[in-house]
Amino acid sequence: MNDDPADARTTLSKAAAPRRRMAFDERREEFLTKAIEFFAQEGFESSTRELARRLGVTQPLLYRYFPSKNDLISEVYDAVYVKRWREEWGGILTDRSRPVRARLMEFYIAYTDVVFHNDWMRIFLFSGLKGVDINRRYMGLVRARILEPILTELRFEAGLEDLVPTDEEVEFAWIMHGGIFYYGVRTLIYEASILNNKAFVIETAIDSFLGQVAQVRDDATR
Amino acid sequence: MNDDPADARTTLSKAAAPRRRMAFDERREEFLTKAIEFFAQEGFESSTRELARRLGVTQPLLYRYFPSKNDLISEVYDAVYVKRWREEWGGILTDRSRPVRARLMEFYIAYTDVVFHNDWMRIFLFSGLKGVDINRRYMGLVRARILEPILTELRFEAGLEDLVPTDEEVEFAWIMHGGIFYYGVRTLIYEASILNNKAFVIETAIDSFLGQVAQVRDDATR
DNA sequence: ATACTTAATGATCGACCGATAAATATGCGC
DNA sequence: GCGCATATTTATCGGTCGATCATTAAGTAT
Repeated sequence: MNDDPADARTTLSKAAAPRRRMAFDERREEFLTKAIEFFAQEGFESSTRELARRLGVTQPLLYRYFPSKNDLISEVYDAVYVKRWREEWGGILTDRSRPVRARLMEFYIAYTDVVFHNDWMRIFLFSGLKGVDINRRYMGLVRARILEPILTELRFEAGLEDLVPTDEEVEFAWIMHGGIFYYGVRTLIYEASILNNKAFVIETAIDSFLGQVAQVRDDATR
Repeated sequence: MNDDPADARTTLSKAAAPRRRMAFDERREEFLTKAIEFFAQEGFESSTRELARRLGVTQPLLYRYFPSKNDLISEVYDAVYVKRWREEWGGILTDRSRPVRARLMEFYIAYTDVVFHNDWMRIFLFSGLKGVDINRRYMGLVRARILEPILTELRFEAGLEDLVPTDEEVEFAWIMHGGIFYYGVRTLIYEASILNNKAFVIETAIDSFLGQVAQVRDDATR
C-alpha cells in the first residue's frame, strides 16, 4: 500500500517526519518507558520494528541505545521488578505500635497501588511463562519480605516465644496473597471482576486469613 | 552444520527417517495432542516448523490436517477448555445429602486434578494474555457453575430464604478460588511452592473461606 | 557563517516465518 | 503382485525478524 522507504517511521503520514535530535540519556529513558508499555501489551515476542514505529523512530536507532533486544528486555524486567519495589513496605509491616490487621490493610493497599497496573501484571505473567530467573527471585522476595514478616508479627502479637513461622503458615499466607493477587489478574488481565472495590477485596481476604491463621499454626506445631 | 535438505525431519539422525503413513484421524489426533503440549511449553508464537520437528514430520504436513496455524490453536483451546470440563462437577456441589464443606473439598480435589497440569495452566495463562475471547467465557463458566452454586448451597445450609448471592459474596468466593488457583500457578509455572500438599492448601483455603462467608453475606445485605 | 560531534536514517544481510503447489512413495483393495 | 488413492515430502514464495554499517543531518561551539 505504501512502499515509500522514506516513510518508515510512521505508516500514516506521508510527509517525512522531522528528525528530532534528543540528548542521549533523555532518549534512552523514553525508549525504556515505552518499551515497558509495549512489551506489556504485545508480549516479548513482538518486534523491535513495531516498537520503533510506536516511538516514531527507525528500528536501527534502538540498537544505539541497547546492544540487543534481550538487553532491552532485561532492563524492562529491572525497571518493573526492582525499581518499583518500595523499601518502606517492610516498615509498615513491622511497626509494632499498631495492630497487625491495620498494618496488613495499609500494606496491601500500598502494595497493590504499585502492582495492580496493566504493565506490571502483564510483564509479570509474560516473564513467568518464559521461565525467567528474575521471576522466581521475585517470588522469594515476596516470601522473605512480606509473608514471613507478617507471620512473625502475628506470632508476636499472639504472645508466642517462637517467632519463626512453619511452612504450613507460609503456604497459608500465600493463599491470602494469591487471592488478592488473582483479583488483580481478573480485573486487569481478564477484565472479569465484578466489583470495582479493591479495598473490599483486601479487607475480606485479610479477615478471612486472620480468622484461620491461629488454627493453621496450632495444627502444624501440634 | 547440516544442510542436507533430506534431513529436514530430524536434526540428529543423518539417515532419512522412514516415511510412516498413518490413518488420517489417528495422525490428526497425534498432531493435536502434541500441539497442546508444544504450545503450552513454548507459547503460541512458536513456529509450526519446530512443532513438526518434534512430531518427526515435515512442516507442510501440518497443513493437510489444519487449514492454518490459527485453526490449530483454536482446536487446542477447545481441547483444553471445553473437553476437559467435567459435567459431574456441578453434581458434587449441589448434592444436599452432604455438608457443603465436604462437597467443597471433594469438588476442589477433583477440579484441581484436571486443572493443575502444566499444559492446562500454561495455555490458560498464554491465552489470557492474548486476550482470547474463550478465556473470558471460561471465567464466566467458573462463576456460574462453581462459585454461584457454592454460595447458593451455603445460603440454603444457613436456612436463608433468598438463595441468590450478592456480588460481594461472589467476589469473596473468587478470593478463595484465586488462592487455590494461584497455588497451582506457583507450583507448576513458577516452581516456587513450599509444600507439595495440595489437600492441605485446599482444606485451609476452604475453611478460611467458610469462616468468613457469613460475615461477608451479612455486611452486604445489611 | 563554519566546522565538528554524533543522533538518526537508509539500505541491506542471513535466518526464519506461514503457507502453497508439485513431486514422491506408502500401504490397502483387488 | 499390481494399481491406485492419498499420506508425506521437496521445493519455494513473499514477508518479517534481529542486527550491522555506511550515510545523512541536527545542534553546538567557535
